[in-house]
Amino acid sequence: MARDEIEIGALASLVGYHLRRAASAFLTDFTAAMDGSGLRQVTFAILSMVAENRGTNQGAIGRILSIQRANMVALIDELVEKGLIERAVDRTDRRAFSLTLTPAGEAALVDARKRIDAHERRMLAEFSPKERAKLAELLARIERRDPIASEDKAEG
Amino acid sequence: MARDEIEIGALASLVGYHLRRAASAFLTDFTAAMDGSGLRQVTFAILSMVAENRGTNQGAIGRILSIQRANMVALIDELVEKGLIERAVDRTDRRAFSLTLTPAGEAALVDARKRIDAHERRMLAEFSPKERAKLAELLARIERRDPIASEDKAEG
DNA sequence: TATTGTTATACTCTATAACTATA
DNA sequence: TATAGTTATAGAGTATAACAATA
Repeated sequence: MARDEIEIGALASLVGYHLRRAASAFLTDFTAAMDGSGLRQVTFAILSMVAENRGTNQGAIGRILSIQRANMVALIDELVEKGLIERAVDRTDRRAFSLTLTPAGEAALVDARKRIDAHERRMLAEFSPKERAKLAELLARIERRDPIASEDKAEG
Repeated sequence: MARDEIEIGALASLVGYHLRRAASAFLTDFTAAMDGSGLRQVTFAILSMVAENRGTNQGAIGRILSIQRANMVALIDELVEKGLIERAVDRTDRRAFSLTLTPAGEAALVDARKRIDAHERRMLAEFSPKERAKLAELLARIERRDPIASEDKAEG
């Protein structure tokens, strides 16, 4: 093994770099924690959203989670095929599907929450409750920022 | 537009969810900020590493940035083809390539840093210097955590 | 025997354009 | 005319296995 005593240097001062690395570390551990459950980050998020917003359609969920309509199709298909959610034609809008959890979906969600709580506890083991709350708050503020696209995307 | 008054509910309490969203927001704005520069998050990171660790090989850089050896090949090719870095057979290890920045690479890095500094200022506009430092510190601590894989991956 | 760089490959994720059926 | 869902597709990003040259 050659000497790996290289420094990240300037990258260390970039919040974006650390965000990328931290999110990647979380994804890796999340995936390991969910092994055998049949759920991933995205599908868990969708399942969780359906559970708390019974009857909403996939478009609305995709909008909240920033998932393209086109990409939602396969994701919902996946959850339906696993028997975790059900599609039913919406009563007030026959273009849309009303989504609800099946009993198996409820059970899967309970199991997933247990796994994920353990995963978060593991990743944040050295964080005080105060630090954890602070981190969540700072991150939530970043999410709300508009990207450059909304400012000057008119040219080009 | 159907009513989108749905809540993220339980997801709101998950640091992993916010990390994912925040990293995604940063990526979007980063990409827009680098438009026309020919650099992306990964290639900028590599360029930055080469600049601060002249002569190191691609394996060492990949190890630090968590990029697979196999995937480094195309990335280095890309930077070489753009004339930003140069490969030279390592004097002490003829298997390896010693990487250095070209003058064009130096210039590209200066330009990139300007764009990225503006990007970070924009994304963290409402953050005090103290908050920004706190965020970077908390994220850096997450990066250092070992994934579940290192604990109990022995069983199938 | 281990490591550097390489090729080939495959799977996931994300983004866009165009279609249909409803509204 | 706009929206919900769909299909097809393409580009990133990421992961593994196997090989040649060198250590």
